[in-house]
Amino acid sequence: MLNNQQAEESGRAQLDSVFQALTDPTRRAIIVRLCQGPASVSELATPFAMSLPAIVQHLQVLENCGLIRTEKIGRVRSCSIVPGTLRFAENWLAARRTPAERRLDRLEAFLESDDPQTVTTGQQGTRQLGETNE
Amino acid sequence: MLNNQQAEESGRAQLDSVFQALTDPTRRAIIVRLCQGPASVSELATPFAMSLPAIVQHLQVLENCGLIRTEKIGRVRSCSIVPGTLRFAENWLAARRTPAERRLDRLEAFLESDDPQTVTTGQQGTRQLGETNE
DNA sequence: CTGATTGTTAAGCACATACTTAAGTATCGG
DNA sequence: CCGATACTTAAGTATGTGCTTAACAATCAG
Repeated sequence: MLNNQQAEESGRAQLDSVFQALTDPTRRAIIVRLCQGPASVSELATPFAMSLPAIVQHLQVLENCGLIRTEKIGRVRSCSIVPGTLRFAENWLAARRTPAERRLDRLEAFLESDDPQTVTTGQQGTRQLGETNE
Repeated sequence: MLNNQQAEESGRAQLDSVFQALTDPTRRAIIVRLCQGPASVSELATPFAMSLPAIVQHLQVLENCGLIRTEKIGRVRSCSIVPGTLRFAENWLAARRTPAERRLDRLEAFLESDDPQTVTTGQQGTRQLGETNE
């Protein structure tokens, strides 16, 4: 089996595995859940009509590409996101923006920063384009 | 064959197919190329040690998920990106940011807009975190 | 018209992915 | 110690993915 800190693949290979991981709706839902804080394997499994081994396999995919980190304490394995890895994929996409899009982005960021609530609460006061969750 | 404006899948299914499409390094390289402007099928194929049908299959994947659009004129099929679809995936990732990350983003956008070169040239005057191309 | 270019269709193959069930192992509570 | 909890391991299966080759179709240039 692979060791857990092996996710130091170089560039292309990691992008492969991260996008691959995000392909699956179950895995994306797990990511969404973990963005709200750590959870155990069985906590993560409950929302899904799927066997526990299936969930564990999804978690292994997420861990192998560096999207999550897990730690076993006693008989419970606690899972949490590694935020930087999501940003890694996001930055690749951001680099594909057109110049016009880049200008619009800065405008949006400016408007967003105009609202102090957004900064302090951390919840989306301003809706993004596209969907924000599933 | 599927019609081209079919990519009106609802939310989850489109995210599936977009991330799925971005998994493959060949398809990502095609996207990178098309972000610099339209190209024909054989133009897109030349950099790769792969048969033409293989490239066409990749293009079909990209078109079916709405990442690119193609038009056949005479015997040449011209391919171009659909920028909004990349943004769709990017926005999903952006919605998974932590509050701290959101604050940092606005700071970056502010610093970026401080440099008029960046705005007019459209090339990255400021390097993003992570890699910007392959 | 003819032959070269540009792409298309179809069939098939090797390997990966997303599950399943069945049978473990390890910890904890009493 | 003993049974319940929380995973873990192994093996198997159905379907999907990324290619290949071979043969075909359509257009353009001379």
